[in-house]
Amino acid sequence: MNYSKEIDKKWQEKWKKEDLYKFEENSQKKKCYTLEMFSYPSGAKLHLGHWFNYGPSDSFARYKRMKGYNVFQPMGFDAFGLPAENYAIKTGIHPEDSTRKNIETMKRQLEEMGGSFDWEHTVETCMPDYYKWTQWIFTKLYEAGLAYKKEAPVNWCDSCKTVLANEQVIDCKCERCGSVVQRKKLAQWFFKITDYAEELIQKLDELDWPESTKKVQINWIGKSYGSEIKFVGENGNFEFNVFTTRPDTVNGVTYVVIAPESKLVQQITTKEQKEAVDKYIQETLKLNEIDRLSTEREKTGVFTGAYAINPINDQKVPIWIADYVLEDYGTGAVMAVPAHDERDYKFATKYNLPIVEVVKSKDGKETKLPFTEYGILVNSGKYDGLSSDEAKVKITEDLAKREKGKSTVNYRLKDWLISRQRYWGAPIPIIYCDKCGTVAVPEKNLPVLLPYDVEFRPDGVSPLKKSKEFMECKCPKCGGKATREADTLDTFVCSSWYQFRYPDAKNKEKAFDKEIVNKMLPVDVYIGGKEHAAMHLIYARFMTKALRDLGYLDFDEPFKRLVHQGLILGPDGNKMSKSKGNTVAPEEYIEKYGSDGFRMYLMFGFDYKKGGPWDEKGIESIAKYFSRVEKLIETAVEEIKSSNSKNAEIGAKEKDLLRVKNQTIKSMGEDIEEFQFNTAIARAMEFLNKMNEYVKERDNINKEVFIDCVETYIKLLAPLAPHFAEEQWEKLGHTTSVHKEEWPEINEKQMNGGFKEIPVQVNGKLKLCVTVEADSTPEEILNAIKSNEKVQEIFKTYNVKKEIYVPGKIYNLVAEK
RNA sequence: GCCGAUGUGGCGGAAUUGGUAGACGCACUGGACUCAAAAUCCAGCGGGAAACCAUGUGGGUUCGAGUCCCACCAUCGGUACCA
Repeated sequence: MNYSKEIDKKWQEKWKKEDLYKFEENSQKKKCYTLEMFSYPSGAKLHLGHWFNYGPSDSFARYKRMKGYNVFQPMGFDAFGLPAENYAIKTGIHPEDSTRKNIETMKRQLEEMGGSFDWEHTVETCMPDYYKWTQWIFTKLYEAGLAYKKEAPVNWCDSCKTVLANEQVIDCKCERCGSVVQRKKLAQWFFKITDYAEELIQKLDELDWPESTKKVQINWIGKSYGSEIKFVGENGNFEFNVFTTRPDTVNGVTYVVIAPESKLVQQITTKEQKEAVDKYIQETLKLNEIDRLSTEREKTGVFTGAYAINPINDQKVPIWIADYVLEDYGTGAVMAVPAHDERDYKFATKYNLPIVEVVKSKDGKETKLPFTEYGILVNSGKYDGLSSDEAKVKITEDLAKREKGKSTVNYRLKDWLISRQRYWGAPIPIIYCDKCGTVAVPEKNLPVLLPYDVEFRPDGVSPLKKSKEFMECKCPKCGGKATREADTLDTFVCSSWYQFRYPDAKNKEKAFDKEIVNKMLPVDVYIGGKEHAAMHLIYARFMTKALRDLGYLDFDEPFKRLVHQGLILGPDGNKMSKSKGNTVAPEEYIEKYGSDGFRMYLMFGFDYKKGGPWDEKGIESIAKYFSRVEKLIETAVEEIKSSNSKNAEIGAKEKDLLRVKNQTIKSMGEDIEEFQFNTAIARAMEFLNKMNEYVKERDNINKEVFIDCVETYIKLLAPLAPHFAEEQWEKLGHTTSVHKEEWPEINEKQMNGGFKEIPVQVNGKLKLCVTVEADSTPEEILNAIKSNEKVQEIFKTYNVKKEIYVPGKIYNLVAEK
């Protein structure tokens, strides 16, 4: 193989000089905005995962360019976040310094990859010229009532005096010091994403996204229809609502359960029960949500000593607390119907609570409790005999008349908590003034700069709070003394709108120009991992809708088409991580096989959408393949140079070759369009094998057909191996870039020439194949099959009962011996 | 736990979406070239002597199932402060 790293360098320099990948702003061509999820500069270098994400998707962008699109493919960095801060705490290196350095390295490596990115349009979320506008968006959402403050629990490590990310909590313990983590409430900022819950579900219909991702989002939002029912304390001194999807079973309620952290608990708990309740609450604070909601874990609870009245039958029912009820889902309280709910049944059995059956099976059969299906009501007074569906409506109606209930829609989706008690993020642009209250920082005072000299080591206080110079400020309204919000924004806020900034990345006056964003968005193809299915991809959709409603853009959805690349695991089949010691460094492969060799192997050796464990065994195959292509080019160059015009006829061999050529153009195009790079390369290899077979008898080839096939071949290879193809293109005598060429056209007539095989089966089992001319009619094919000697033999040896002929595809006989 | 995927030769992976299972490669075996080796080229390559048996396991639908249905098993991703 002659191809090497030096060839990469040669072409990278040339491309840069010629500005080959600059987006043409005023082009008449149709735009294609292809976007890869930007990277987080946590490590010092590009890792294998970056290569797997960005290499193949760059090939996709290159393909689109050859197909005549004005491709916009920018790249940037999601630069704020926890890992840089943790690294800083550990090493003392300031997050800004480490991040800046990492970005520089990664940028250089992305160029070495041959990524056709337009670096004129880039974003770095940690730069003031970017986060100024993140902050501005926050203030606009705040002014529109979409940002608000309320109390919410955080993971608190009392020995480190710091808030922990879920990731830092291992087995309910602090990852650093091992002490038990408690849930502690803090006042925090939220975005009202729940306002958009309905649209976030509805608009999924219009998107070209994987169905599985749509499902994840639908379930994440978790819409359910049901009723809210009001329970009043037995003395009328308190009341609360429960949410239920089964109002038909309300006559079977034998107790109610409220979330342990609910404020109501303190109010209603009796003296006798106080000690037990408090102890239970303390235990609950140690648990995370996954444990609390697990149906595997045995349910626990404590009686509060208080009672409430069931509004449907005025019965007195005990009020319990249990950790499986969450304060922020539904109303934070549930009615328990042990006869018709698994969990309630187990709970009631454990604590000896009564079980009252109120729904029987429709077919009158004896029902085994708990009976969770719909049926016919019993033991329900005037509702007896109604079906569950009828009863749901009737009971809710009756309760509504007495203002004891209403039908509602409940969403599992919670508002988006955007406050972080951390240093390395965009400061929340809010000022607290004794006189004017909470004030958003006006645009002219933005950005609120993140100060460099701050003590970010954890000691119980938000890092920014420790910077006097940051905290003290003037109220923009009254000019009086005021203080700043010390929390920073969740990095997901920064990444929820970057797709709008890219096309107008240098705008100093605005976050983005409305006309430009309307022209360039939505993103035509968005590429990234499916781990973002629920969070980032919902946040970005929410942000689009919020900005639309505020008048800053005119479309509903940010990403028209979505493709998930798979994950490359370590050679041991586990997720790559430094701690597991199973990481694979791309450098040595690039050194040996060149950027294209590595990129091609990533595309050929794995299913792009699936990923899989790293295995270097196959990488040699690409080097061998490149050698074979180089050999073919040598042959072609010799042919071009030689003056003798050989066979000019187009015979059967030429027809066969041209058929393969056109089929290859077609299937490679379709495969790249679908991100099936492995099969695209397989098709390319087949075409190469075919050409090699053709030129075996050098004296007997049609020069024109052969050269045409070779030139086509290099064009087909150009998006997949950009440096390598450019080099071969030059060898063929071209002085302009192959990346300026168009994707070859398909000649339908040439493609459908030749022969094909029709399988003949008996009882679905293959017996033989009959070769027919590909362009004959289905009837002609059937005749050819039936007149085949071996097929006639089958008719003789078997008792044929039925013939099944799928025109042009298969011929099957149902038969006995 | 819940939600979403995935499971095909020794390995990576194909399969026109219900129609020839194993494309294209890797590894391996044999041959050619060579003093020899490497490289390269040629041939073979799921199991079985064959009938046949084979797409995680067990059922089902169908003329026909890797593909559709039901029940299980295993692995992976997400689970709201990793991004």
